[in-house]
Amino acid sequence: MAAPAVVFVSPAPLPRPSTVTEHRRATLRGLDSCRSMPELRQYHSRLIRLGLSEDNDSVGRLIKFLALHPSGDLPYALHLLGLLPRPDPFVFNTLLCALPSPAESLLLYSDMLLRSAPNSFTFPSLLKPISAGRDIDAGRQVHAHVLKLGFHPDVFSQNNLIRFYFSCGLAVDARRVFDTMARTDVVSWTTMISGLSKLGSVDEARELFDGMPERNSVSWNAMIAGYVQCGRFKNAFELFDRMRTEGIELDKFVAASMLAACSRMGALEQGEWIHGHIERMGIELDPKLGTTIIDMYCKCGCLDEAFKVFRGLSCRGLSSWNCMIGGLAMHGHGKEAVKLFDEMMKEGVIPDDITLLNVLSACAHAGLVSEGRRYFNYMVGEFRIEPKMEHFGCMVDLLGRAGLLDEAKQVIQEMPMDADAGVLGALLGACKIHGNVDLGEEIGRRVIELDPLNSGRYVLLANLFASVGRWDDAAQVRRLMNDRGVNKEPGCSTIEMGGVVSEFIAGGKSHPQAREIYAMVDEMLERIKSEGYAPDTRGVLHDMDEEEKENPLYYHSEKLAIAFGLLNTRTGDTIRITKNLRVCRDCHAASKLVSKVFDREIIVRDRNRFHRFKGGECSCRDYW
DNA sequence: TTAGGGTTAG
Repeated sequence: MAAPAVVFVSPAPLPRPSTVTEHRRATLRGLDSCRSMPELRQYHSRLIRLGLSEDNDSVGRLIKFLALHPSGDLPYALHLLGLLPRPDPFVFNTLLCALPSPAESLLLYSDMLLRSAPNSFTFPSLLKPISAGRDIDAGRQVHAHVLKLGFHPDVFSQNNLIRFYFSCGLAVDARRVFDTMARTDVVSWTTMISGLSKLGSVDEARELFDGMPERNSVSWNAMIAGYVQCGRFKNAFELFDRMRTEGIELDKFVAASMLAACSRMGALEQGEWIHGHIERMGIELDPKLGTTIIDMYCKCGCLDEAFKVFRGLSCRGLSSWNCMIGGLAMHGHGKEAVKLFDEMMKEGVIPDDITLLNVLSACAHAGLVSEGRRYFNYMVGEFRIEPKMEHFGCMVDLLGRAGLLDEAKQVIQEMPMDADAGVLGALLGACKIHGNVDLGEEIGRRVIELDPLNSGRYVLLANLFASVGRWDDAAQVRRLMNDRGVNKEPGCSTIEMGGVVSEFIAGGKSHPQAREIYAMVDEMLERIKSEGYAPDTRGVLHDMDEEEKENPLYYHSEKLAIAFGLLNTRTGDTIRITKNLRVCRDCHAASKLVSKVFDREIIVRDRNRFHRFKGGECSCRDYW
């Protein structure tokens, strides 16, 4: 128990009884707006002098501050509770939701049953830490008490039970609570929608959404965010349009959800529109919303705009810095990312593990090997951040990409935990880049066993064999993949034009302009041949199945998207493409030449990073 | 007192 944090300011005489009530009122008002511990101590001493140490209203307010304020003192709050002869439910409820663990909350609740009595605020408070701690047993006990003590008609308690069951992944139990409620409100429905979406049952969520008796912007956003979280952007956009048709005002939460959709899709025009709308409506940019906008611009390839928003934010969160550093990393601007990190440190912002991950990633993408090593060492030595799996993965990528395969391997051997498929995958990728088939084979087989459902792992190993003409081994890996029922993820590129996102699958012909697009690809290839283009088939398997034989290199999805872009934009316009896989060598070489021959800037976001093709060069300087 | 938004290596 912490020492009583009481400061006796001055031994003032006790006021006359007639004025105690006034003093009490003034003190209660003051406590409600109390902002710091020193201020609280002043009020506490005044309460003692007024003889109010056992007054629930007064001490309850002290406890509320001590329990909930960031600079509070929870042990002391509990101490004060112990001193109250007849604590009321309010005091208990305040502490119930502030305790850090379900076990402690439950213990306090049993104390409450002896010294006070639950009211309708008790169960929501109690379920908060239990949901956060995902303690199924504790939650079920509370559920039993809700029923036993007759609180089942209370909507707040029931809504919190729904939330509790979802937080533990128990959708059936959540649904049972919802279905048996005597009365539901918009929060009950929205909690169901949000909970179902988070567990992946977004269609069931939609059924509920369509059947809701009333909706508010929170409900709309829960459904829209549900679609965004599971990658169903088209549904998200459709619902967003419907929401606007129905005259529901776009608030900052819906804006943030839609911006996240734009980020994931690379839909710059839509993202710009929402950003403009936020400004037009005068919606305040809090650090979260600001970060979402920065992320949208970074992921849509507009670093300058991202920086403008970043610099303009009156209040930056750590995430804003992380996001901007990560954005620079993704675009291969390693030195700028490191510079921004230094600026952040100068401003006294304490980095976290994500900051360091982004800094290391920036070094990896830009080939800044010694800087990367230095920051990795700083991480432990200076910042006291324990490196996680991801940081080791990043180091392996940094070293491996630079050709330091032995050192990368050493990092894996010396890691305090067993390397996962991601870390080994980084080394496998490096083996592919540097043509180290022996090490690649050893690592590749381990990666496949660790991550047997990921088609990319098989393809990488098979391509590694194919690149040195080991066709039988390549075919064997490919067969293994097929035997296990793993399908290769088809290459897919999207391009946004006039707010409409068009999608191209490698070799696909379903687009209405397909004929023109294919003709344009042929023209493109013909024209770049004169600049020295020769198809690079090193990345192509020769044991492809029938479907893929029809989809050769020439019609990879990004080539189709570029052709579509050339056909449908004006001379000089930048063509922006988002791809689901990594750009292959051949498309990379072709894109560089197309940017030169057609005098176009082409920005491609692939699975890992951005490539900005201009004048025959790529921003990655072929280091990717 | 309950429901909605942000950053994360390859």
